[in-house]
Amino acid sequence: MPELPEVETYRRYLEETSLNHKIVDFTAVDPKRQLLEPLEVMLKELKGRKFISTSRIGKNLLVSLDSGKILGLHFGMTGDLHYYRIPEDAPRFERATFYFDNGFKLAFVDSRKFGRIGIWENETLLKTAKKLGPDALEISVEELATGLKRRKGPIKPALLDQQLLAGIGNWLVDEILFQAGIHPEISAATLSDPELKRLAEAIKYVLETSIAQEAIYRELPTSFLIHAREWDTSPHAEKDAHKNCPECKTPIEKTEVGGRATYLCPNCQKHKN
DNA sequence: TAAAATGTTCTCTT
DNA sequence: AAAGAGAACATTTT
Repeated sequence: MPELPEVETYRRYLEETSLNHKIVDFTAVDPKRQLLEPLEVMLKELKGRKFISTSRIGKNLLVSLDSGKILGLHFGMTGDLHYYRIPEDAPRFERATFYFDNGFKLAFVDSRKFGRIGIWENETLLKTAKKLGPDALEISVEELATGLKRRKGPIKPALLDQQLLAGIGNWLVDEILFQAGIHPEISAATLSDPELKRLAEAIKYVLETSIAQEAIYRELPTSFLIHAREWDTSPHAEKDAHKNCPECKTPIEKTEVGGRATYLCPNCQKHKN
C-alpha cells in the first residue's frame, strides 16, 4: 500500500492522533531487522519525549520529537499505522508499538516486515542517508527533465528511482504513464518536451487525486487504469469488469518492465522508437 | 501449492 | 562514477 499517497494519509492520521502525548514505552517484535538503531538507543531517544510535528519526503514519514530529533518511518510494502487503546482493537501484524501516557498506543503494522524505523539528527541527514531526490509532488518540470535525460533505460524504472524523485511506486507509476499516454518502455532520455510536460502533469494529477481519496484506490475515477489490477477482486466486483481500457476499451495488457509487473493500454500508450 | 505481491538495498557488471 | 540487472530480504494471500 505505501506509495506517496498512503504515506501522506498516514502522516495526517498520526498528526490527528499522536501529537503531544508523552511516550512512555516502545517495543518491537523484530528489532534487529526493523529498527535502524539498537532497541536501547531507540528507547533512550523516545522515552519521555513527545511527537510535536510531522512531514514527509517521498514514501518516508518524518516525525519531529521535542528533543529536536526525527523519527523516520518507512512502510516497506505492507506497512500501516493504527492508533488504539483496548487490546481488542489491536491490529494483526503489529510489529512495533509506541505507548503514550494517555493509555493509547500507536502500532506500526507490517505483515512482510520490509518497513524500517530509525532516528535521525535532522531531516537533511535522513534525506542524504536514504539518497532521496525531490518529493514527487514538489519536483519541477526542469528537474524532472534533467534527471530523465541522464537515463539510458526505459521511463518506468527511472520514475521508480527514489533518488531521481521520491514517492512513486509500482502501482501509481503505471497510472501516471497511462494518464500521460506514455509507454513504460520508452527510453527516458528521448521523451519530447510535450511528453515531459504531460508526464509532470500526470504525476501531480495522479498523486493529488489519490491523496484526496486517502489512497483508497477503489474510489479513484473510473478513468483510471488502476482498476485493472488484481486487487479489484472483491466479491461484488463484476467479473472482468475493469480489464479494458477506460478510454478506448482495448484489453489492458500485463507485462513486466524492469522486473516489475506492469499494466498498460497498448493503444493509448504506443511504443514508438 | 506455487506464485506473486504496494519496496529497498546490496552485489556484480557495464 | 554512475547506471542497470538480478538477487535477496520475510511473510502473507490467492
